[in-house]
Formats: sequence, C-alpha cells, structure tokens
Amino acid sequence: MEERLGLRERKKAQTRRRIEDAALELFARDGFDEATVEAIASAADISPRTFFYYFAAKEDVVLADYAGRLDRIIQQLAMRPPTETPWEALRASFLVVAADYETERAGLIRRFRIIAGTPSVHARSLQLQSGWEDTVTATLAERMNREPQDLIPRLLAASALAAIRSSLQNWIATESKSSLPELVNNCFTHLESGLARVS
Amino acid sequence: MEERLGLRERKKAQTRRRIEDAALELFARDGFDEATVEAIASAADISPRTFFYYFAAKEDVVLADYAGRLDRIIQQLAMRPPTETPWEALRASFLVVAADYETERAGLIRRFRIIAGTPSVHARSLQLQSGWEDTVTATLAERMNREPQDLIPRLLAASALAAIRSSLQNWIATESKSSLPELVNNCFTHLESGLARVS
DNA sequence: ACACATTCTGACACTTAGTGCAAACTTGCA
DNA sequence: TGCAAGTTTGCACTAAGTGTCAGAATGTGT
Repeated sequence: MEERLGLRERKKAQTRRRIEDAALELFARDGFDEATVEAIASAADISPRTFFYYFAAKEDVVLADYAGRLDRIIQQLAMRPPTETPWEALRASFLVVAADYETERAGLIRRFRIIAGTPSVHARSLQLQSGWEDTVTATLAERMNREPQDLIPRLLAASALAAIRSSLQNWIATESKSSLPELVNNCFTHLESGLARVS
Repeated sequence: MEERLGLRERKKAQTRRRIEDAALELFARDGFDEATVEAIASAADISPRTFFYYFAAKEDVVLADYAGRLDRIIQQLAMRPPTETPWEALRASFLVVAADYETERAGLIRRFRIIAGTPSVHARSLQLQSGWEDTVTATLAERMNREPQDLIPRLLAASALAAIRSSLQNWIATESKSSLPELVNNCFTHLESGLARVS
C-alpha cells in the first residue's frame, strides 16, 4: 500500500535482518548447535528474550523466508485456468517458483549447507514441506471436486513436491549444468509421461 | 544365532517394552508434550537417566520400530533381478513392505495418531523418511550405473516414497475401503503410466 | 564356585531452548 | 502534548538432553 514504511516497521525489519545476519555467520563459523541464542543475541545487540520475539525457534532463522514460497505456489495454482488439467496447472505453478529460486542461488546455498548439516534444521525444513504438501493437496482436491483425503490429489501434490525437491538437490549438488527451471521441467516431463519409460 | 537370548538381553527388551508401553499410554492420556520424561520413567519404574539409555529422544519412543522398515525395503530392492527396470524393482519392493504394514494396522494407528497430532514427532518421522529416500536413491543409482547426485534415481526414489506416503495417509484417514497394497499398487500404476492421464 | 569383564542403572550437576509475565521504553497518531 | 499500541528487556521457570562416574547385575571362563 504505502511505499515508505513507518519508522517502526523499518526498524523492525532492520533488527530482524541484523539477527539473521549474526546468526547465519555464527552458524557457519561454529555450527548450528554450538551457536547459542545468547551468543547470537549478543552479536546482534539485543537481549536473548528479544530473539524469541522475532523467531519462534533457532531453526526458523535459517528457514524464515523459505516459508513465504508456499503462498506463491498456492497463489499461482489458484490463477491457473480451469480448462487446464490438474497436472498442467501444477507444472506451470511450480515452474514459476523454480524461477524465483534461481535468482537467489547464492543465499540459498548458504542456507542449504546448514540444513544439510544439521538434523534439527533439516527436520524443520521437512516439516514445512509437509505443510506445503497438505495445502497443495487441499487446493487440488477442491479444483478436482474430490474429497481432501482422496488418494489422487495427494499423489499429485506429493509427486510435484518430489519433482522440485529432486531438482533442488541436484541443482545444489552439481555445479549447475542446467538451470533450476530446466531441471524441474525435466522432472515434470518424466512424471507426466510415465516413470516406466525411464532408463 | 541362538534361539534363546541371554537373561541380559531378555531383561533389556523387557525394560524397553515397559518404557514404550508406559510412554505410549501417557502420550495418549496427557498428550506428547505434557508427558514428561520424568513421569514416563516413574511409570516404567526406571530413572530418568535410564530412559535416555534406551531412547535418544522422547520422539523415538513413538518411531522406534518404524526405522527397521527401511532395511526391509533395501533388502528387497537388492534381491530384485537386474533384468527388471528400476521402476519395476521399486514397485515390487515397496509392495512387500506395504503388505507388512497391513498386518499391524491397530498398533500403527495408535502411533500415527500421535505423529499427526505432535509437530515434533511428525518432524522426526519425516526426517526418517528423508533418510530412506537417500538410501533408496543411492541403491538405485548403483543399480543404474549413475552418479548418486543424478536427477533420475532421486526422482524415482522420491516418487516411490510419495506413493507409499499418499497411500498410507489415505489408508489411515478412510476406514480402509481398500487394502494398503491395493492403494500402493494403484499409485505406482498412475506414476508408471504418467500423471498426465489422471483426471 | 570364583573372579573378571561387560553392560546396565542411577545420582548429580550442568547447559540450553523456549515460555510466561510484567515493567520499561519507543513510536504513531489525534 | 498525551494516550494507545507496539517493542524490548529482565527474571523466574520448566523440561530435554549430556557428561561423568560409581555401583549393581549379568555373562564367561576356569
């Protein structure tokens, strides 16, 4: 709505950012478990109690913005014309999000390194993904006029998530021979035409 | 090796079982977070410290045996003849495991109820599943003579996991119109012949 | 039956995450 | 200016999980 945020919001965003930077640096230097909330708070010049005013858990510092992506997927999915098959709609929506990821590779790798190396963060990340799956499933079920517990919408949602997760993993692991959207597109094609064909 | 376990092993198994029973009952009665380790230990007639000798975390009481299933999958997968396509091998292996699940419905539901209702347990469960995916991916990669970071083995593994997870969810949610192996078989067929076809 | 190694159990002290509460302080707005 | 709402902090508290070590129970060999 307003271009200029109030002083209050600007300061809040600033503080949040300061905490995030301090934490990510300490995580990289000392490891996630070793970097205590107290140390992070001290580095970010706030009290430990204030840390929890911004983040519900230490894990959330790593995964914070990560969460906003779901909204983008759902939003995209809702915009697809009803003439498309469910799978076509899914594919189009997920490709948009893949393109988003593509633009932030540097920041993401920093975070993925922590996720991969820290069980508790990994667990939380999976939990978020599971939430996405639920929401995509529900959205899909409605579009298809089926029960939310129906097998099909869930399978479609889970497969789409599997596609993006596989692509992401490959994209991070290899030095990106292909762009992320290409990889995702690839996976979707395989799933679309049937896994029996895969060598 | 030996049919009769020593007194030591029998007692250990017995204690483990006692802890498990006490915990599961308290979880059901008070909720997972409300049931403290101290209360569980007291109910199982052991010291709190001993609880952690048997389980690394409270979550593991719910998910303990759950872990052994991976071995079954991998074992099955290793047994499939090399003439089968990767997908055929996956399908056959996962169907065996689905049949295993089928026989323990009652006990599973008790646990699933806790998993579904407790974020931290759910998170840990997902973490285990993620470990399975990694292992299945690696096994598959070897069978296919590809790099472990290759896109394809991961996509196949993730899809198979998606199939069993979707089936399980549906099987628990509905009052089992179909058997679990039927549901899994169904999902595999969809993935095999292509999701484009799905209504 | 005896001694010896291994494994199990418990007690104690400790670190850290996370919550509830209420008081102090800052900003937005009339 | 002054009041309402939002932000920051300190303090006290619960509970999970770890390290350490001493002592009890058990398995094994003689």
